[in-house]
Amino acid sequence: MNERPKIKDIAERLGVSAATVSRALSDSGLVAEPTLSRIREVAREMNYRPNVSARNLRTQRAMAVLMVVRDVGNPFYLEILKGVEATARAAGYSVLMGNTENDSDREVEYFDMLRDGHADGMILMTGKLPARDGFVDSVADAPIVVALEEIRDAGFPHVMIDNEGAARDAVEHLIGLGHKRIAHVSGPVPEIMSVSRRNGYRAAMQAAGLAIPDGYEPVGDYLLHTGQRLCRELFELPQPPTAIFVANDEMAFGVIHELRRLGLDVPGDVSVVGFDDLFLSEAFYPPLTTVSQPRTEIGRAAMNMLLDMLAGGLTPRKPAMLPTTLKVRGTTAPAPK
Amino acid sequence: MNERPKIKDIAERLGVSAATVSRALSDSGLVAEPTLSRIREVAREMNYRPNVSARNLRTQRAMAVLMVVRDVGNPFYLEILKGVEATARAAGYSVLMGNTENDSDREVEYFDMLRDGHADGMILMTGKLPARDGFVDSVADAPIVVALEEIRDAGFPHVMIDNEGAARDAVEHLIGLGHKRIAHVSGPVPEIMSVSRRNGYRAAMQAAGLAIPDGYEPVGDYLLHTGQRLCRELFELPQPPTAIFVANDEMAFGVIHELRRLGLDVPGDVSVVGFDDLFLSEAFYPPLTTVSQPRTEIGRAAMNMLLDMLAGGLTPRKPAMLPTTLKVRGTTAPAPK
DNA sequence: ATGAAAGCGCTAACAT
DNA sequence: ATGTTAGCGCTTTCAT
Repeated sequence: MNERPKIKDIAERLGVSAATVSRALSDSGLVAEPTLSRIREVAREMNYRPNVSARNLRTQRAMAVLMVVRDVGNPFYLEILKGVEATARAAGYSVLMGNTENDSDREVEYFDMLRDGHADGMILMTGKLPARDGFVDSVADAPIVVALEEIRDAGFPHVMIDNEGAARDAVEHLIGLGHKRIAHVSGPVPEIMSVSRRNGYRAAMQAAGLAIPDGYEPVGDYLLHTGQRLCRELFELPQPPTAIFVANDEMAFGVIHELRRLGLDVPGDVSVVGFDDLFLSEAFYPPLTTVSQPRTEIGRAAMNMLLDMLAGGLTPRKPAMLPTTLKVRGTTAPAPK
Repeated sequence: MNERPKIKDIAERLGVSAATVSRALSDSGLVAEPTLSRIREVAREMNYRPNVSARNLRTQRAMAVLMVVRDVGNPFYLEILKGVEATARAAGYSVLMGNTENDSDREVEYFDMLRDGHADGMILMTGKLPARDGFVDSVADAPIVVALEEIRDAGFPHVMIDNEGAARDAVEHLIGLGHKRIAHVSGPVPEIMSVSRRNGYRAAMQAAGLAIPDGYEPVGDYLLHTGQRLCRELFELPQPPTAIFVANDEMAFGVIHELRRLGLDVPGDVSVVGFDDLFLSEAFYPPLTTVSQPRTEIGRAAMNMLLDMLAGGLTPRKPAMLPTTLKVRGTTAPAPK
């Protein structure tokens, strides 16, 4: 790790110029054959690696992109990361992870990383932009792709799933099982993803002529223990539900955990549907009925879009919509009684 | 996002030199008061951010560290990441994540990132070094801290838990419940972490005078579906176990899932103990009895050690040992019959 | 096909 | 207290 040979070292050792070495090492096709091979050989032998700071400074690019999520702790993002990473690596880019924890300051920090040259572009998976005067304008033409979530009026290209449609399908599945009293544990409104899933729930309920009593739409934050708490509150209502559509699997785990503590059987007494299909959702007991998203594909699509933008392509006008699947497993059953 | 003002722009606008601006912005205490405030004000107004490539090139530091794990997909690492990140940020460092997937090429790649200046130091959480001639020597004096795992003979400082002791405690808990036929689903041997946990298992068994029949120590890889498969194999043995100590929670989930498919009750028929205490382990059904590690603390300790090394401190000779706790929950019960 | 030279934006000697 | 200058390691004109 001691000696960090530089281009000059290689050049001197071979009696050529630094420029020639640089050209040889970058496959420019401008270096003739006797020299070319010798340079490459010596470079390998000396274990040469170009200094990224110098290169980035010179080329004005970092060959890196930033993927910003609200919580790296959520395993849901990891499959997406893999899709992003595979696509990025193939194009010579590396991927940096950003974690906002829903903190506006940290969000700003990642935008700053773009400006200060840490990364060339960004894949945003947070539901909002930092709320600052003029912020939207200041980033409007940056190479940014929004995935999963939706940020309106900023003109960014989107990779999404049909949250509303998927939610409706999930709730219709419950309705098809004869449930009438169906509650919805939502994500944080007014973020669009949460609102869309809730709209899907409402649409299905309305289409079936079912009422949504007061207290049937508690608002959560996608975290396990919140699911637990909101479930408890649902069962303090005069008319508790017989089925619950939860906005993500992590909260669904909390809901089911709490139902068990309340002595209720899943799916005998209460049916539960989640959203995400985590790698644990099937091994969970009972295996969770949930909406599966093509995560790797979402990552790939977002990164490809970003690569297009980085290559100077136009920003796609209409969002890419990827399909979801309802996985019916063990947490849903016909309505009791 | 368009205009990226540089130091020169600020300098010209105020009629001072670039050096003064640089000094003012870096809190060097070398700039007098009328100038100081005006520079800062203009910098903020122009939304100035220093170009990291230029700065890193000049200072020969990236102010970034690399945290390399075998699988970002494992939620276990995320708590550690938070500890690392918090400590790093407080010291002005950012954290890059590396994911090896047990792939030797990717391991090498991350070491290369150190050499090419992407990062100044590294926290390694993979159980081995790339197997190449002279590799150990070539990285011997790099600022590297090994956490969780153990890499012998390379001289790196370590942050660890007492894997062997914790494993022994876990198995003694099972023995205390009257179990005699106790199997162990291990991690990948011969990696030291896996071997240590297995040694703890063996020590406890031997101390209690219990035999370890053929086939009672299947070797896994910490992945869910492997736990499932190995569990199936255990129950094809002539004398299946009544208790299983699994080397991590993720495989334990797979084991329990498979037990259920085999029609066996947990913990009525078979007791299971895991290792890690994932955020889902308590919400799992039955709530998983497992060994809990101080994850955030591990991250903090590792990063602090790395910061010391980066600041020119000596590499600590003896490893930091952090305490574990056995969380007895719902997957262990007295031996049947 | 190769070399010479300039310069990316910043910081740190070295002046003054 | 501030300015001048050089240079980090690389790529890329512009010459030859």
